Amino acid sequence: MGATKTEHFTDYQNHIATLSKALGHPARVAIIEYLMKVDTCICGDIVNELPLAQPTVSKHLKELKNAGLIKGSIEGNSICYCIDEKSLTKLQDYFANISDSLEKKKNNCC
Amino acid sequence: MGATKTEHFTDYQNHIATLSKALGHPARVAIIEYLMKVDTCICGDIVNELPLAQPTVSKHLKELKNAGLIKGSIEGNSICYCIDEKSLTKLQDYFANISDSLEKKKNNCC
DNA sequence: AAACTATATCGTAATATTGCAATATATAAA
DNA sequence: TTTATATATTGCAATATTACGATATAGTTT
Repeated sequence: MGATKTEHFTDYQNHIATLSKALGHPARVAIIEYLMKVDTCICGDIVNELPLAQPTVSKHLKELKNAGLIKGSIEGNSICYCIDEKSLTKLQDYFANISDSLEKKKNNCC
Repeated sequence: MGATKTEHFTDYQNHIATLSKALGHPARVAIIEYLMKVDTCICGDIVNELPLAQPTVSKHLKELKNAGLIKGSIEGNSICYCIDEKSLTKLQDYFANISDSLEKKKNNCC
């Protein structure tokens, strides 16, 4: 065992889990924050921003990209990473729906 | 290695990461969905709902509880788990802020 | 008390994640 | 073409996660 049994869950559940998991590491949260902060997305700076070695940052970037949270495009010598709005909108919608439902329910059973 | 270097990141970054990580598994997304759906939170049902063994579900519930996403209280023989609104509101705020900022930026650099 | 029910914990195996040094690749500058 | 710069990949060690059978715990019922 040890492998997640994705086949037993819906595509939507797996997708939300994938997006959430990608944000399940402070370094990756920090990367998103940094990409939000800077106007230009000159992105070799990310390595300098983070307290981690270059290969480690590269791997975190790859995971964010695989999950669809960021996009990357070659910009001459370096690479321009930036936030992929679609995925973040999806997450926002997901939590907004939950909050709405909770508001209506006012479930104070615990 | 292998352990996340939480000490290098801010409390806020670590907190968002912890909450996201807790949702980073489809079974835990399914649990949240189920808790949203049912009115009463009679919760032994969760085990029957999920395609996983009882000890596995119990562990997922524990992780959601540790992250602060759900609460549990003893209800006679069984246990009543339900959603902890505070944490979900926090996540909603986080993504709402990001979406707002993206809206303003219209960053189409990639 | 004994049997039943609901949930948690332990132990263990399989797999995944985190992190970095070393190295590869690819473009830019000299 | 050589050198420098930027990023990715490989390989490996340490640790974490996932999953479940077996077992423990705790309340309920008989």
